[in-house]
Amino acid sequence: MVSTYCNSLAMYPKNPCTNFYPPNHWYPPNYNPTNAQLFSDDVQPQPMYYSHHPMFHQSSPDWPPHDNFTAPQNSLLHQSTPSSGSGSGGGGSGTPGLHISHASAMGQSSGEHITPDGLTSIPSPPITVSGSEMSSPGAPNGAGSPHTVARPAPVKSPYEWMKKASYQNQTNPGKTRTKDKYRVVYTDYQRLELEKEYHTSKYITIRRKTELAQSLSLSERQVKIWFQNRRAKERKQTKKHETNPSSAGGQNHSAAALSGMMETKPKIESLHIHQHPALHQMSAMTMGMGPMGLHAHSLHHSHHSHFGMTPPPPTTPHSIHGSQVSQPSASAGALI
DNA sequence: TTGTGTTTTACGACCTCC
DNA sequence: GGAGGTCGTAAAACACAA
Repeated sequence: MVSTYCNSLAMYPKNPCTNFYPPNHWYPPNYNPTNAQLFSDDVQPQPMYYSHHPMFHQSSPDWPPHDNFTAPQNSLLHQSTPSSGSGSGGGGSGTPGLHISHASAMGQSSGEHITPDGLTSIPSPPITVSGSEMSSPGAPNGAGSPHTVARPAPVKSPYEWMKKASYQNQTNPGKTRTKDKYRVVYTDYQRLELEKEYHTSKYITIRRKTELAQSLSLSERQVKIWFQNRRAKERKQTKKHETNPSSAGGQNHSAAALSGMMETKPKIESLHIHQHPALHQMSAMTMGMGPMGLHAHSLHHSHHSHFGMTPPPPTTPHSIHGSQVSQPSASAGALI
């Protein structure tokens, strides 16, 4: 019924990404480690990039898309590890002074939630609203006060959004349309992970959806909807570019095109590859990932056996119902 | 500070597939 | 019938110019 948002949103319940930011990480030329004031004083700033994902892969021709790139690390660490448990708001506030170590921020190998207090908490189960599989918003759910976070100073980096307090320190990101809050705002980490997955495949498998939902403290429905919206966004952008080719230079974004996109829409999603999922995977291979790269990506996902598969044409979006795959017309079952 | 435009979650309607 | 797809849309969250 109506939701009692227990959204613990302790953000990283069991994030399996112990290898999230490997030692041989890469970061943009302009990356400024001093920006890591969010780290504990005794913790060395750790660049946090996906070395194994096309989107964050050093070898990716499209990455970095911008010179004045600013490391997203802040956001990732500053992730307002939402108020712990049931939004109790652990202090409710956006945990402005939160300092968490790299390990606790990203690795969470222990599988525990780290609250702003440094305590661990158990993720609350998804809740239902109006009988539907409603969200257990992954976003931080604070003491119930609406956003009180002041907006950060204007920023220019395409990736500044990732570290904006407004995205991270939401004391009470809200709820759903059906309830007292219209929608939540996903945290940087959630969005980053979703984007990462999206760049792996535009159509998430059932298994991955489940895993992602768990690791991000989102409901499967939320993950599904996010992917739907993400695809819609891409279609919209593609359409936009088609109608106004001069602004983007076609379907396949060149670095320049991406750069241009970044200026107007400084978000990582702009890095998406306008290609069919199948082609996308191929491009991933050609972008230096290859099967091994993909495998690497699966290090923290432990499976992704579908990586080697050829994704189906998008024209028949459902062919795999029985096969636990939500990819369009995947050759049944092969993609799990 | 405010007004306005854009982006982000979330949903309903409708469709196809199994 | 149920699942997930697209499409269109609502409204919160956000960015930014004035």
